[in-house]
Amino acid sequence: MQVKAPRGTVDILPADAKKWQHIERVIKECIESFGFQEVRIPIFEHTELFLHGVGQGTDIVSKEMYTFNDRSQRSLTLRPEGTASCARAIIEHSVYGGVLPIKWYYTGPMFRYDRPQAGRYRQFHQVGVEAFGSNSPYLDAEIIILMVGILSALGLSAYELHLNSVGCPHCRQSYRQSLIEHINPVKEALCPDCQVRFMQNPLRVLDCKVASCHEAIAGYPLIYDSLCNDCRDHYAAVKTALEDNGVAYLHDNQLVRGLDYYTNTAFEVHIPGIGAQSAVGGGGRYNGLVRELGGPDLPGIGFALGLERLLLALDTLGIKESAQSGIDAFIAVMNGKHESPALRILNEIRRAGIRADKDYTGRSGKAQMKYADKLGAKLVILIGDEEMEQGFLTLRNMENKEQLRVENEQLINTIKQIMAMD
RNA sequence: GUGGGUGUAGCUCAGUUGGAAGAGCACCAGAUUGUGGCUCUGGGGGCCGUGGGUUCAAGUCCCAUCAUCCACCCCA
Repeated sequence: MQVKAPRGTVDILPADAKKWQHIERVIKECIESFGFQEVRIPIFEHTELFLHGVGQGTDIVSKEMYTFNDRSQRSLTLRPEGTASCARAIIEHSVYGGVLPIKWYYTGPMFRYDRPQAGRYRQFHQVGVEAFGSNSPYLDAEIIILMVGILSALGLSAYELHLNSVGCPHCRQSYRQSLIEHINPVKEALCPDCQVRFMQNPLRVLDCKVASCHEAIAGYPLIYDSLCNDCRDHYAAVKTALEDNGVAYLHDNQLVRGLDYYTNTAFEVHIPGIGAQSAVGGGGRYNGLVRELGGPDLPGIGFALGLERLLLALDTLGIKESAQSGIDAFIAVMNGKHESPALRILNEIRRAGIRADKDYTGRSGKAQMKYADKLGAKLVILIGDEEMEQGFLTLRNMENKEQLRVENEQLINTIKQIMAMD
């Protein structure tokens, strides 16, 4: 019996879960303030969905999916991302027949079989935002503004926004051709990985970090120069809108999305200094996706943020949220024979909305005070012989050490009064 | 899938040319017989990742294996 979570998975213990709750709350507030609504999609889908919705040529599909057969021999896959499921749900429920654009967001675990390293896990968490049904460049800008707005709200203003356009299928086809013509004469000089990439998708060669590949393809054509007029206008409008809204970006010719239905705007946000996996979020326009999955010709754009990476960035950069924690009141039982009334009082004040706890290990009165302090209790309710005999309770304020005698019926009101003064 | 680093107490880590397993923090208790934070004192806690090998003797050297971290790759 191995007492260890599977490779690439982690337990989020209470101390960390607090941080998760914090960023999830901030992110959710930002997204909803932009008019997006939450959608909840399955953790697993038919494998087929990802074959078509992510693309067979991608690493995700070819070597990173958790695929299994269920007892009825259906091939299912733990979702490696969320966009395909959203598109599927929109088609399945004919959501495209209603008000457009459809503005959805989702959050939850994703699964990819990959070698774990800093900022990379096999089960990781994303918040994704998708907008379907509009091809307006201003929607592209809104999406990007939302993404960087979330980062700012979290205190992560030191980001780099990379931006590019990969064009539409038409201009990308001509770009692809000119790239092939440029690289083909020098393909022998490419690294083995790139030789393979070149055959599968020449655009991916541009991503290669091997220096010799860079040299070999020096002077390669830029996709920007191959954009058709519509795509060029679209990209220009996105950039202008970002500038008008004070969002700084870096035009990055090497930022490409290889899949056929990715179109026009592509973007990625990096936070330097958090390790090799510095991309905390990324996204783009995917006007071909819904149709590819058998739906109508519905354009779409979206992004996803990696929550582990956001937390890594917050930790690395030393950004802390104000730690409000602990409980309101602790019940100290000075004599074990009063346990039962103590439990009754504990649950009375809990029902009144007061966060409270007591000892269950038989600690001495003094040790219970220490324990109350560790739990961050603001008040301690003392229950001893004197209290029980005379029918009152002693309330100790842990901040100023003041103690007062309160009648049983006045306990809840008194606690609430003291708490309201903070 | 490829490369490198690291596995010793709950946590962070020392451990000399191979010679009786340690510190800090955390936990529990006492100093204070019904009262927290600071201080002092004491205590519980270890298959030294696992399996083999070398040796009179292995936490230490060698091999294997597993785990983990970092990087390549890919992406969030």
